[in-house]
This record gives sequence, structure tokens and C-alpha cells, in this order.
Amino acid sequence: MVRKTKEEAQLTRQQIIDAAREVFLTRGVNRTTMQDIARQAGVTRGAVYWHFSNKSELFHAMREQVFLPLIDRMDDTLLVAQMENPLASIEQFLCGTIQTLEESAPIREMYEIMMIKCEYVDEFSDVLQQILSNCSGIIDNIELAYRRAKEQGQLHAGQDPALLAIDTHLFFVGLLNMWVKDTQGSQLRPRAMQLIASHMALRRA
Amino acid sequence: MVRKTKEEAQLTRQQIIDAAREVFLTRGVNRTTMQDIARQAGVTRGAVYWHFSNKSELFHAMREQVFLPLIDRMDDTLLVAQMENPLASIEQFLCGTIQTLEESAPIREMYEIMMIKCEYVDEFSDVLQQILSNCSGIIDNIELAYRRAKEQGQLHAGQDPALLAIDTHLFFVGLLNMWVKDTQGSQLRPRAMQLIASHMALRRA
DNA sequence: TTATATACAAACACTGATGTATGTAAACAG
DNA sequence: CTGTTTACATACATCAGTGTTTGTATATAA
Repeated sequence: MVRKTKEEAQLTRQQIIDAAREVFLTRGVNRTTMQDIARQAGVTRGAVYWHFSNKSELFHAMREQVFLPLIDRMDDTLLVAQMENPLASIEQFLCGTIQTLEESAPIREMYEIMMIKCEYVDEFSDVLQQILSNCSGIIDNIELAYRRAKEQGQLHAGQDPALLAIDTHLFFVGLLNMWVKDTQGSQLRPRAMQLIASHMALRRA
Repeated sequence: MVRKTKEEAQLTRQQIIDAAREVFLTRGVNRTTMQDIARQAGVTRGAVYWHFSNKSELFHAMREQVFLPLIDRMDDTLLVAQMENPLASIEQFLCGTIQTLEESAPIREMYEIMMIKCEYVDEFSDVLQQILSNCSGIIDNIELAYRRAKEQGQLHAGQDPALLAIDTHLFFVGLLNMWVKDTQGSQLRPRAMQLIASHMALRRA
């Protein structure tokens, strides 16, 4: 029984991607073999090599599948309704990201893989550049929001929107990092929302 | 010409550690082979295996050699003279760490390896726990400083030292992350000190 | 002075992973 | 209904890396 339907083939492809994510998480990207992935997906290496020419391609496919929609959502949150209440939109952006991590296991796993289960060398080094350019976009959007907030007198006087934006972004990066590393969920995860509120409260006039 | 002096042997050991750090940085920890390290150190695998039983042991030796002194320095900065001017001591702690990164290539390389050239699985997963417990210590010290600052009326009213401490720590984590990833040195590195000043200025009464 | 331990180099045995090539049954196009 | 392509499974060839063992010249202890 070989030669599945096109739809069945797409299903296998998806199963392979899911399997890769699961194995990457436990074994790390580098130590994960095509055999590992195939076993986890319930297929042979033949199937994996049919859909992806190598591990790097599979990695990128897995990453883009969860990351691209996520980035879209981020952009939406930060740009939409930024006019009315800019500080609230920043806060909602931060909270929304954490909430997404809490709700979606695949996204949570992706973050963990990207942060502590992947070495950014050779074929993977360009991913870092993508991440950096994505960060630049986020900073720009946050800065825009702070600028609007300042115009509306919602900030303390003498605060530079550009510096505030980077400060918030660094807070964000640190939060994501520690949130992911706090696998036990005992230290930081329960306090994430409170920390975001506190961070934003510091800025409000 | 075999059988070196004890001192010469210690030198080779150090050369191997240095070589490991250099190769880890370019090839990533997992892809680095004992052969790579030996070649970089100008010895054979025999020498490497003589000093270290495997790559994991070598990794831990390299990490501890630069990390332990660093942690000591951190503790000193945060605890010493914390009484007089707590906010300044926090700022000095942050600036000092960045300055250390700028001045010491080995430490800079270590951070880069730990952040984006290492997968925290199996033998390496305990390193994460060490990092987390180290973070707890830093947070505690920062909180202590903020508590003192509040007693001395240097903070705005209604600010919780505990939340401030975590906020600063997350800023710190984010800063280190982005600083290391900004290898080109064009984006964040030149502004690091300014960002620290701005971060602390937000808190001052 | 001699015996022994040291600090490696060189050689060996073994395993595991990769990529490819081949086989094949069923889906699909005509 | 038939030829061709698809979606895999299976088998093969190759190689790189690991850990260990052996060899050996010399430092060092006695």
C-alpha cells in the first residue's frame, strides 16, 4: 500500500513537520537525525527525504509554518487601534504574545527550539538575521506607538520614545527568554502579565 | 619529543580550552569535533583526550574558567557600596557587564557560544539550571538595592522593588541577548550605555 | 641510577548517520 | 484501460566521528 492521495501525502508532510518539532525539542536540532524524525512520524527515512531534501530544509519549513502567522499577528496588534490608545496597544501586544505562548503548544515549542535547542551556524545563521530584522520592525512599531502616546500627553515629560521603545523591546526579549527557560513554570510564567503591567505603568503619566 | 613538564602540560591544556572556545564559536558546540579542537590547538586528538575525557567535560571546563570569575565580579559590584548609592550600584553593575564584554574577547565569545552556539539538551541541560539559579541571585541583589533606594526616597512612590528588580533583570537579559546577536556592532552595541542610563532614569525620583 | 608515571602521538575498531539508488503499488491522466 | 508519475519503503555505499589501545620519549621520584 504505497502511493497515497495528494491529500494524504500532505498529511504525511505535516506529520513529519510536527514530528521534527517534537524531536528537535527533546534532542536538539543538531543531534536529531532523519531517522529520529521518521520514527516519530511513523514513516521511514524515505518519506522524509521525499518531502524534504535535508534537515535544514525541514527546519526552515517548520519554523516558517508557525513563525510567519505569528509575525503577522504581531504587526496587526501593534498597528491596529494604535491611534486611539497607543500605550494600551503596546501592552496588548506584549500580553498577546505571552498568551499565545500559553495557549499554543507548537508555538511554545518553536520558541524553545529557537532559543535553547538550536545552534546558529552555517545553514542556520541566516535565521538570526531574519530574527534581527523582525526585531527592528517591532521596535519601529513600538516607537511609533510611544511617539503617539507622547503627543497625547500620556507619557512623563522628557522621555524619548526611541529609547523607551528599545527599553520595552529589551524587556520583551528578556521576558520571552526567561519565560521559555522557566520550564517548570514556577518562577516567571505566573507573573508574566503582572510584570508587563508594571513595566507599562512606569511609563504612564 | 614527548613528555613535557607539568607546566608545559598545563599550557597545552589551556591551549586546548582556548582552541575549543574558538572552534565552538565558528562551528557550534555540537558540530565541533575533537579533531577540530585538536587541529586548532596544534595537537592531536590524543592530547585532547588525555586532558578531557570527552567534549562535554571540555565544554564545562571552558565555561567555568570564564564564568565563575565573572559571577564573582557581578556579586561584588552589586553588593559592595550598595548602601551608599543603590541605584548607582545597579547601573554600575549593568555598565560593568557590558564593558567586560567589550574588553574581553574570551568572555564575549563565551556569551555568544552560550546564547546562540549551544543546544541545551542531555549533558548540557544542567547548564541551564545553573544559569537560572545565577539569575535568581542577581534578581535578589537588584531587589535588595531597589529596596534600599526606596528607603532612601530615591524611587518614585508606589514602585514595588521586587517588580522593579525583575523588570531590570529582564532588561539586562534582553540587552545581553541583543548585544551578542548584534555582531556587526552597528545597531545596539554603541547605544548600550545610553540605554542603561535611560532605563535607570525611569526609576529615579 | 633506575623504575615508573606522565604527556602525549599514532593506529585501530566500531558505530551511526547521510544521501542515493532501486523497488513498487497505487493514484491519476489520457 | 493503460502508461506514467507519485509517494513512499528498502537496500546500499560511503564516510566521519568516537573512544580506546598501544607506543614512546622523557620528566620525575626513589
